[in-house]
Amino acid sequence: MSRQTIEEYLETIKTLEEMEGSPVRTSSLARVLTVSPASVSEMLQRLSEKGMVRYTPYSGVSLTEKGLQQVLKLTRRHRLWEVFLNRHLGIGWEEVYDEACNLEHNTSGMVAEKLANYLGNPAVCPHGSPIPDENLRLPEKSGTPIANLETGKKAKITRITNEINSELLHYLTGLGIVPGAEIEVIEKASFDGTITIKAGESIKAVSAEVASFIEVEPAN
Amino acid sequence: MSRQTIEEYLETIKTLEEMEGSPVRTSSLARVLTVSPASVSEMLQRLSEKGMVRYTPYSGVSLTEKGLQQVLKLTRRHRLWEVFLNRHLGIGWEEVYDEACNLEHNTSGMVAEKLANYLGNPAVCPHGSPIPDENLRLPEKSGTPIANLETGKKAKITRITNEINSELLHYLTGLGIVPGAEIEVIEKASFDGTITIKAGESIKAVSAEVASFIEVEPAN
DNA sequence: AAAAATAATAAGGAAAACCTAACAATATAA
DNA sequence: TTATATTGTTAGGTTTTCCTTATTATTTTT
Ligand SMILES: [Mn+2]
Ligand SMILES: [Mn+2]
Ligand SMILES: [Mn+2]
Ligand SMILES: [Mn+2]
Repeated sequence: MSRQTIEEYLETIKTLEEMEGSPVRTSSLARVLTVSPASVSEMLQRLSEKGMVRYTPYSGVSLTEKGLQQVLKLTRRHRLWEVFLNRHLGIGWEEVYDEACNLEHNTSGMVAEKLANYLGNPAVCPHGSPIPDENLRLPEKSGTPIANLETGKKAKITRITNEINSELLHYLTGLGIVPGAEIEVIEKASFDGTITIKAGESIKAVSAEVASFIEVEPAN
Repeated sequence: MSRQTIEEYLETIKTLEEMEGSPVRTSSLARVLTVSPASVSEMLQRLSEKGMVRYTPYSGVSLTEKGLQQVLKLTRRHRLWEVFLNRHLGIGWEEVYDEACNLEHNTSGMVAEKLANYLGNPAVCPHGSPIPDENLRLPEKSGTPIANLETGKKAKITRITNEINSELLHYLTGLGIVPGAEIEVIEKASFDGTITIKAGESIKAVSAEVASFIEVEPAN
């Protein structure tokens, strides 16, 4: 298995563990990687032999500590590049994910650390996701999904947890829902979870699905 | 043929056309790419079918206009990254080649142009090699190999044409022979072309082979 | 609890990019 | 100018990663 292929599989497993829970199913991986389920089965056996994942046939797959460390290394490089592309090159936060995804696999440890230093060791990427530190440690999770916020309470948006869907991010930008924005929940529809949000002067509603990607920290 | 593989072959053909003349021989490619001559033969046939090269069996290979444009695009990206790595991240000019070589293949046109703008549209890389402009045009060649410089004449080093060999570059750095340095040729041995150079206060000799990589522009 | 539907794996095969070994062409030397 | 050495290509294989088409396991429905 080539390094590139291993990295693609491990990253996707991590993303799906967070999105759909662990263990991750073969079919989910096949869908996201756009390969056949048969190919995934085959690859998971090999990744398992390499000690990167725990794989139980017909059940699913999860990362081992070794696999997780590998992914954290890539995540650090990915998010550092996002910061550079966004802050220094002026590429919109909606677009940086894909570009960083290409660069991360071809970045040496030396370049990664020099880049971190150049950027002032940022703690989060343009989407508000934490950047693993030099030793690949992450801070305690602090934000909460906006659905947990009480109506009438002010809060700050800290993170958008779907970084891949650039159309979603453009949509949110149009609503003023971006990391750092001060907002207030006006109403939560008990029927289907649609949330009405005041951002700046404008009041807009978002579906429960979109809301699930918005993390906030209540104002004190 | 994967994009990555095509790019490796085309770049190497271009480098060898400059170093050893055109057409490039199968054996040269095999040596530089560290694959067997048989593999090269096979690949050249495929590149030829794609219209990237002109290939005459038993004779050699050269780039078509299409292949050349592809290489110029990569060269632009490569050298822009070198400038960034050297000037902004502080990575030595001796080391930037390899790092840039990894990044260049995973850089979109958008990132390349934003990067060029961020860097102030530099004309040359840290080794003094010209950076193709946005339309992939290169300036007229202006420097001359140091062997062509008359004894006693002052000149400025404009370029080191071997960017890959980091040991060579470290050696030259130790001698003060770096792009931008003011130097003077003290003596040229007619026997084997060894050249004695004054750089700053120090006077050092370099072999004809090393000298062949040093380009200068005579002081006016 | 059996039948049907869904999901996952196994078997067998293809394409890309490499290899070695045999053969062919070209260059060099006798 | 023939013999020898070098260089290059072709033939036949291997490995990796993907595929399609069974077959098997699990889940859902009746
Ligand atoms: Mn990636
Ligand atoms: Mn991000
Ligand atoms: Mn390269
Ligand atoms: Mn350079």
